[in-house]
Amino acid sequence: MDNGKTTASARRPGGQRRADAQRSIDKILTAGLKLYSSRPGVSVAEVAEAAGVGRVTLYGHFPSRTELAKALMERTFEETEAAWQSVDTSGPADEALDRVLREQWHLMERNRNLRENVLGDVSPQWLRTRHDPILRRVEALISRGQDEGVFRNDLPLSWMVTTLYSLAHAAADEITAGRLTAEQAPEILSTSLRSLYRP
Amino acid sequence: MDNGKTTASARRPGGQRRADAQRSIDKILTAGLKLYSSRPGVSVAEVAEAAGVGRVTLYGHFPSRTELAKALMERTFEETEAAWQSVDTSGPADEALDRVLREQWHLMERNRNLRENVLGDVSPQWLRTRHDPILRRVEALISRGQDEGVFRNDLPLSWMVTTLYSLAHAAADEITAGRLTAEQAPEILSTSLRSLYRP
DNA sequence: TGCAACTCGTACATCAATGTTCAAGTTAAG
DNA sequence: CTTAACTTGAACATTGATGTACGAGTTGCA
Repeated sequence: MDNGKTTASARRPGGQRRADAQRSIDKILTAGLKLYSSRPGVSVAEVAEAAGVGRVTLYGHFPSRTELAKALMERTFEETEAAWQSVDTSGPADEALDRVLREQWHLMERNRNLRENVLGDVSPQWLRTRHDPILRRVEALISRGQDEGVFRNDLPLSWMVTTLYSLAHAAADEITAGRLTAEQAPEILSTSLRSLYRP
Repeated sequence: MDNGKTTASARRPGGQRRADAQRSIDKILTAGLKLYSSRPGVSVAEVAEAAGVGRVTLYGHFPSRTELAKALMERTFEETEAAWQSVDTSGPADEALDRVLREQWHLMERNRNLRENVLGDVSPQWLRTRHDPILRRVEALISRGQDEGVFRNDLPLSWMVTTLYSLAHAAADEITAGRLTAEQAPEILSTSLRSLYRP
């Protein structure tokens, strides 16, 4: 986030940003996150308008559409990191996974959309290197469950991770389509995954 | 397909197209289908080039990007219709569904991508009215399985349909990513859905 | 208070895609 | 063989998005 490559403005001597600049950046990232994770084909102008900021101001902080996209992904990774650390992953893996799921499935789904919608703006490699650590945490948890004997062992680990994201995505879509309520969704998702993961 | 609204060229008296015109249309639809179902943001020029046809020729048959997209969807619906009729859906619903799945999951997945990638070109209503009949067939089969007692009854029917498409999509992605082979995929998909649907 | 950082609107150059027009050539079909 | 359908490239108008330049105003901070 503070790597200096994502901002084009002059910046004051100490390398510090002025308070109003930081506020602008925050507004841009917040609005951008909402837009980018809701639909594809978002324009820089739209993000600026949604953030209540001039288009030029945006370009002052993010020199290109690509840099904006990267910054959005970075922020998401930070949020995911924070969310992960707020969940208790001790105890039996199946119960731990259930807790993670109920806490984070919104976030998982948003990240997935975001990832898809910036696919044309940043290189797959960049995306992969940054996204892998997140996947690996879920992977490790499932793997632990297999060792403990609470999860099945006859399906590839990567496939189990994929189904988790895939069904979380599907659940979110069903809410959008009005075929599930926000209360039903986590229950149904949890039930489905339990059936799918049971040995 | 022959509704006359999708072509702008003069057309001869009998309402018939000349053989070379029909050939062009076929090439365009074939190439368009391949492109549109492989990635988003396809341009008309790309389709024309991939079809080995002049851009003007394409516009002669499909007056706008939207009409082209509609025609692509129409063709897919026809193909799906044909594929469905080639599968034996008699007998126990779970076995029937398994046959359908193994025969059609490629097609399901392609349709899903296509649908997603034309979402900006045609209205959701149009898409919905045309796509619903297809979903309804799968729905009916699953519903029959519930009546027969071979499928679980504690999850919404719409959710079960969604998971089917969702996992078919995921399986195709895993092949693309190189984490599954084309031979493994149907097996794993089938196994997963059996676990998910079992009462 | 004063200065540098910051914001903003307007304007401009560039680029890529869409859709149209035209004139000349090619081909199917009666 | 003759005609009308069809194809084609080149050229053009339009639109929307990206990114830059400028000049005037605002605001944080020392």
